[in-house]
Amino acid sequence: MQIASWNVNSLNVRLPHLSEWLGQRQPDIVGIQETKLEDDRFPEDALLELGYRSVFSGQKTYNGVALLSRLSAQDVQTGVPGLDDPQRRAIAASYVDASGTSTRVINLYVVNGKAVGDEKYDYKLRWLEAVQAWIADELSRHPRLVVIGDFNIAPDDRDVHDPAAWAGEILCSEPERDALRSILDLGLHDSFRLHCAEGGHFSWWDYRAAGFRRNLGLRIDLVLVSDALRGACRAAGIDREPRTWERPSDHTPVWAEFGS
DNA sequence: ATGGCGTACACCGTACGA
Repeated sequence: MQIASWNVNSLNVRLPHLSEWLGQRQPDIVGIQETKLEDDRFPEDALLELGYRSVFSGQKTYNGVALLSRLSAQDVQTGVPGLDDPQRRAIAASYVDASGTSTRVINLYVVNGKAVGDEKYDYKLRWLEAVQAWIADELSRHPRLVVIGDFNIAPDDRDVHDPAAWAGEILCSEPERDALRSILDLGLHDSFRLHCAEGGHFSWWDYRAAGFRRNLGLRIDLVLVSDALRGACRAAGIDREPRTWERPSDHTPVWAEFGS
């Protein structure tokens, strides 16, 4: 089983890329972020033709998340419980395989935060606190939990092309990293780091200043797995190829593979 | 160099992203 995450930066623009990549990678479950589509415009039929069912929570222009899967989604939750938030940034669902094993997946589009000290930064930290409480609750009910998404936090300096330049900046500041660490401390593991310890592997590059060509990137898109799934995680990776395609998203897909 | 590029909505510019 493969579970993946991709910030597509407009599903309307990126549907051809998503279709191409789904055919190549053939993931079982995919969380996508920044769909930027109201629900009545979600391309449900086009994805069904590719073999994927969808659940989604979107809005015009900004944000928007969805889960695509070969199996049907159960117990779908949209939004962060207890958080009164018009921004569509969270969706969760359960998937039960042929043997009756259930896996819970939470897909997040974490707040960017704009700049340390900005009011959006405060919203980011408050949002992460609510998400942490939600994940704790989900973990207590679903030991097989995977939390995926655009976290908008580089976990440590290995995940930053120029740690000195980014030190203390948005996406790298200590309060953000502390918030991510608190979530991991609930009993989750960064699947990429279960298989690769070296730095220099990124999932996002700025459109500006030839960021991709110069590999000026960050690793901010993550697949987190619970203790119960850690031993089953056979591989994890980042698909750089879609970033080379014409008119790409600024993020690439990330994925983790699980054995039975 | 508070730029640069891309998307959306709408207006011929502004908001936002990371």
